[in-house]
Amino acid sequence: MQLKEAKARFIHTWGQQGVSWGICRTMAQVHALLLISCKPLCADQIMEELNISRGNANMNIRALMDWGLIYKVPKEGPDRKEYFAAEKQMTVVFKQIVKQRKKKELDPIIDLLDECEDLKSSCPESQEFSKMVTELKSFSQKADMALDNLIKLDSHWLSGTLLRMIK
Amino acid sequence: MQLKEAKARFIHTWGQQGVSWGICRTMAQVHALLLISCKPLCADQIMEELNISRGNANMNIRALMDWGLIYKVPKEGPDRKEYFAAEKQMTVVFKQIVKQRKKKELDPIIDLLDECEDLKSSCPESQEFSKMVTELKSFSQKADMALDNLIKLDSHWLSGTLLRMIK
DNA sequence: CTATCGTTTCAAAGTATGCGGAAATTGCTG
DNA sequence: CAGCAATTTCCGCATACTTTGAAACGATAG
Repeated sequence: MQLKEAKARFIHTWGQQGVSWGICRTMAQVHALLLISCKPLCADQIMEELNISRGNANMNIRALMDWGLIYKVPKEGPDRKEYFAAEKQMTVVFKQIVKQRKKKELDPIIDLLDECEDLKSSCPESQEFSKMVTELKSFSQKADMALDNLIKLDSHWLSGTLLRMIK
Repeated sequence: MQLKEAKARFIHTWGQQGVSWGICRTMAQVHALLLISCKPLCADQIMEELNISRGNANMNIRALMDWGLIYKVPKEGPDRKEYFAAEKQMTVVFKQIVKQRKKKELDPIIDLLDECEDLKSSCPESQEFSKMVTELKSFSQKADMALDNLIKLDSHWLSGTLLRMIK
């Protein structure tokens, strides 16, 4: 396979999958582009490579920085343009993504369960409801803590944890 | 809080969150409804509770059965209606969801990386690309195996694994 | 065989989401 | 402070996804 084709395919599929991870397609494509680029790129280069508008490029660059997946790269000289590069250490990328997804996918559920917990009532329906809420909450909290710990682990220990889970 | 309000809130929020988990809203709402119901419900009851059409109800009931999150409940008598109940053991629910999401979110990436691996070329760009692909693949495979093992664990061991990750 | 219930399929309507382009803002430089 | 370039915000449009309602299909009991 040629480099050009491989890059196109990588960016396309990564963008596609991004949607299923709750990341919008363009954001995932910008990320893919920077991941496989050997030098930092500026907004204009990204716009051109992906055929997207300035507003769109900027929004997603900003979002990727919020997620901690790309960085500004200081550039010498009187060039006022800003250049960006992706975090390339996979364990770091992984932790950042877990962190963001936990915030979006798990935290709201825990809030919901807290709200639902103070239900005072004793009909069979209420009991079933409360039982389910309690069980869900206990499980969610375990998952919450487990993920928090994954996020805190340094890269070395993260690999170790995964390896232990493989055995 | 009253039961009615709590139920409505639970179903609404669970549906909302479902979207962020890659599950469509109605499917998640049907799931929520059955989770907190103390007895099995038929399609008509589900339609009425959630104000959805027959086609929609049926599609999502079937999808939930495919995911292994709800079951048909055999019913006595000459009643030809089919009744459904949710799997209520959280560890089972958790495993089923992980299984489906892995299939949708991780497997396609592994396929992509396999494709991108046989790139024969030696310019700096290609090297950067190949390096990234290799690293991603090694990491994805670890995650893949870790998740497969989570799925295989029986409920008792799953809790144990989570607890170990909390410490 | 026919009446009834359940399931599946399909086109059309409705809704949400992402995107582009322009306008507003920021920040620097001379 | 004026002028310029980069960045960010906002709004209307386009596209994709969901849902509906109807119609076709299948199965079963009488």
